[in-house]
Formats: sequence, C-alpha cells, structure tokens
Amino acid sequence: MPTTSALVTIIDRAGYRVTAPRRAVAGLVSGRTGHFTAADLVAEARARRLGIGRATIFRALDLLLELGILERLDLPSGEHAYVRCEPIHHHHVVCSSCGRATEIDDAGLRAVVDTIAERTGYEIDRHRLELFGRCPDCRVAAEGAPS
Amino acid sequence: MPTTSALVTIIDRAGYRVTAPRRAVAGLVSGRTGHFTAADLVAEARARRLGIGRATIFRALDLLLELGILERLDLPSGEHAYVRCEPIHHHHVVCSSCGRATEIDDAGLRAVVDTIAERTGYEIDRHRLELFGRCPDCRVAAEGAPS
DNA sequence: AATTGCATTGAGACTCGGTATCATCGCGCC
DNA sequence: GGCGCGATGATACCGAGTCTCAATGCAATT
Repeated sequence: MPTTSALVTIIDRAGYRVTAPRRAVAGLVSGRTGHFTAADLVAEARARRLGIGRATIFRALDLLLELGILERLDLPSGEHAYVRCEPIHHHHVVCSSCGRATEIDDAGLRAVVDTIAERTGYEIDRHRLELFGRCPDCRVAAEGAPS
Repeated sequence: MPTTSALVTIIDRAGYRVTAPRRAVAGLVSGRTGHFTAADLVAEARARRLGIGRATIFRALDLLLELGILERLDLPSGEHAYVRCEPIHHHHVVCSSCGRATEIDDAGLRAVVDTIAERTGYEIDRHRLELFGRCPDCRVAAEGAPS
C-alpha cells in the first residue's frame, strides 16, 4: 500500500538525489508491514542480490527517518527497530507476538504531558510513548492455546 | 540518600550473594544522581582502580534492573542509560541539559492506555513513557542565555 | 574454624549494530 | 554530452554487550 514510488517522490521533493540504492531500500521498506531492524534489511538486500552496501542501507534508513517516513522504536528487549509511518506526531502500539505496529494519535496524552510539566516544573519538549501487547489477530489465534 | 547498604540489603534479601564486586557497583550506582551509561560505570570503576571486570559490571547492572533498583532508559540519541528509581511502576522525565531524572507517577496515563486498548483492540501489557525537556534549575540557568 | 558446593568472577575473545574513510561512481543540471 | 558534487561501497574501525571457562570466594553446615 505505501508504494515504493510514493516514497521515492518524497525523497525527490525533499531535494535528495533519487539513486538506485535509495530506490531499492524504499522498495524493501514499503514491502514491510511490521517493524524490522536494519539487520533485517541488510539480510534481505543480500538475499535478493541487490548489490547494496551495508553502509548505504544505514544511510538510507537515516534519510527515511529524517523525512518522517520511518520511526525508530526501542523494543523492550533493547533492540532498535523501524516502522513505516505517517509523518505526523503519533505513537505506536506494537504487537509483541507478530511484530505488527499500529499508529495511534494523541488519545489524551497531551493532557497528561501538560499535567506532568506543571507538576515537575520541567519544560517538556519531547516525549515518547510506546505500547506493547497483543494485537486482535494474535489474541484470537492464541485463544485455544494461551501462552 | 540511596545509601549503598540499602541496595546491598535488597540484593541479600532477594537471595543473591553479597559479593565485593556487587557492593562496589552498588556504591557507584548510589553515588549517581542523573542517568548514566554502563560505560560510565566501567570508566569510573577503572579510574578508581576497583578491579572489577567489565562483564561483572554488566551483570551487576542486569541484577539491579531485575530488582527494580534501576531502570533502563532509551535516550533520544538512541543510547541506553540507567537511572536509580523506586521499584514501583512509574515514568521518568529526563533533563536533556543536565541529565537529571525525576520520577513521576501515572498522572492519568492509565486512562490513556485504556482508551488506546479499546480503540485498537490490542491487549496492552506493557508500556513505556519517556519525557525529555529542561528541568527547573536548567531553565533558570538558561534564562539570560537562551539556546 | 575447616569443608565444600555452587554461584560468581575476570580476562579475553567474540558478535553485532553502527560509523568513518576515501577513492570511485553516477545523478541531474547546464 | 560534460561536469560537479552528492552518493556509494568496500573496508576498517569502534563501542556496547555477550559468552566461555577456569579460578575464586560466599555462605551454609558441621
């Protein structure tokens, strides 16, 4: 659904050169549904013999992060992962079973942040909320065989 | 205020052996106010010639995490850091200027999480909220010289 | 106080994510 | 088509964290 070309367009519009490697990484990213690590992409690129260097993948990921096409997640395990997302402020609920990620909007968080700012005296300029759990599909799937 | 011996007591009560290295790490940790990285402790241990192995420091940190004496933070930079804290569920506001961390309780977040769970259908079993900003002291200090 | 089992330790090798270097390449403007 | 500069890739490098394994020492027990 995200379509590689849409991503490529964004890269172009932002004034960055549209190169074959970037196109390739955009392709890999747009084919993903859940979260993935840089290593996942490197492995896939290698498996598909795309001939892209490791460093280039990292650079492309940084670029996509900067453009707001991707967001970095910190999984409970401490790993860093990426998810495709819309370039507006939001948060993610990540399924700890299948890795799928769903975007959510503010949902009242702004008020919570304001409360905290007032109570602590901090000037809060940045926050991160990450939620982990089991998505509807996985809940159903686990029905007969609970963990 | 945290006192090394209080930490040692917790370790003991939990059924773990109280060894010299663990005592030493407890000492290092209790002397800290803001957040710190594992590397910070390793460096300090080395500087003080405590003769503790690197691996041991990591193991001690893991132990303290497990006991709820420490919590792991993911800084916006992607670094992993630790902060001393109480072993009850809570969140942190981290000063991006001086590194100091303040604990905060729920502050209405629970309701937000419930809302999200209901909206998305996820069964949320874990969440993390991290806030970054400038603490009161640093705000005052920056008064005459804004960033 | 001596014995002893087993958790813990330390040194160092190893893995792995990410970055820096630098000569080469190729995108896109003219 | 030519050209400048941004982008690339091979490789070396770095730093965080883990693993291994023989040696150590805590603490329970007598």
